[in-house]
Amino acid sequence: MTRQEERRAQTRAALLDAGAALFATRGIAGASVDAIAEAAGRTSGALYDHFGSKEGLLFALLESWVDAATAAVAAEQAAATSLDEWVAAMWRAVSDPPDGDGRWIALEHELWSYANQSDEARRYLARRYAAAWDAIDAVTGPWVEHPAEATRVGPAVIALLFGLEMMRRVDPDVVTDQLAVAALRGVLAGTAVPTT
Amino acid sequence: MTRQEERRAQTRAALLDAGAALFATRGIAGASVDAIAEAAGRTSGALYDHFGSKEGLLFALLESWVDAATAAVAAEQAAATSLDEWVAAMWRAVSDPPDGDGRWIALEHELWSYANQSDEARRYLARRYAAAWDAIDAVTGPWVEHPAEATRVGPAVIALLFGLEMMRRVDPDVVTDQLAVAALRGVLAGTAVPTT
DNA sequence: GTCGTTACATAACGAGCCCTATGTTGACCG
DNA sequence: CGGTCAACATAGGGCTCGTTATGTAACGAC
Repeated sequence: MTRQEERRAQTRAALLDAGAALFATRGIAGASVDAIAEAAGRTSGALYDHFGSKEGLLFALLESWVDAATAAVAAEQAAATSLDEWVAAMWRAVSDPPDGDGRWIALEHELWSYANQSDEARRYLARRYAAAWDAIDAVTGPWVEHPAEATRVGPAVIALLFGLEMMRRVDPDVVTDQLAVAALRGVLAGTAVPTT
Repeated sequence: MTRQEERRAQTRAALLDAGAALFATRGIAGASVDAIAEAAGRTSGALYDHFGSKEGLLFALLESWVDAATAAVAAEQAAATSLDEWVAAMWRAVSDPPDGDGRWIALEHELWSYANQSDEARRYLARRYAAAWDAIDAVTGPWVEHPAEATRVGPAVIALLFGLEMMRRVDPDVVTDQLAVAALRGVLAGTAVPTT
């Protein structure tokens, strides 16, 4: 990789990271192009050369996250040796993400709200979630048996994880780890049957 | 009530309704004061005379919703005669709200995102959710026994309802009524014990 | 070494935004 | 029925934003 290509790649990564941070903290509409560029140590000219528009940066951000999200789920699979352990690990990954602060949940909601106004964004999100649902289904395969297609485990588990994190943001004390784990186990029991 | 007071009340209600609709469809940042006033059949001058600022309208909106949300939960209590019926009714109330379109869920998420940037908005939301949690706890009282304080039913049920609605927005086909009811029953079973 | 090209930086424009200051019309009160 | 005030409407300022057009310095192939 030549020095020009290397610098370009660094700039792109910095812009994506700054975009994620500012979209999460100030909202997609509230984060200005100039502020994002400045946070990345560049100017708006660089952003437009890389992504063409503010929405272009947003879509690039969605693409770059596909791997990160499903990879996080797969990583927990290797570590956990029982369903209870896996449930606890999944909740830890959501409530206390390795990302540092909990900015990714805020960003996820920003994307969700934006998807309500843009069909293209909705399709991006749909692809991301479909992959995550499949990953959950695959990971829980060894422990539970999936009955009919109508009661998939993946969507239910991810729905509860997101909802619990929402409640925790509103009132951190009410969603204890104990509550989260109990609810997650309940959902699993409700949507699948344990394999002996 | 004099004719002046009556007109003022109508204007206030129209502005609140228009604000809710536009905040939900275009986002809080994306809905302009002029657009809200026009949708209400008034001008921005009326909005500033009533609420002082755009954020003032938002907070007034939050206040006016406290009763509506918890009232909806309470209304389902009277109709349902079994836990299963109640669960199905709750899901219907979320997935196919009497409001007509599903704009209120979008608005709820807009408020949530906004609360991430404003502590005052977060406190408003916290009060609203606390009331809703209590309502769920009270309504489920006849059917389940609440064990320790650490595993409250209310926050878990509302978390799942919101999460399921999010998933359904991304991909309407994946969250079937059957899946939603099964997951809700699972959460109830996981966080409480049935009486008798 | 030259020169086209790449990877940005700079400057500026036009649109849209929230808000304020002021005007206007009708309702209430004596 | 005249005066006062409430309930808006109108006009515009000041600012921010997304985007574009243009400049520039470093790079890389020959």
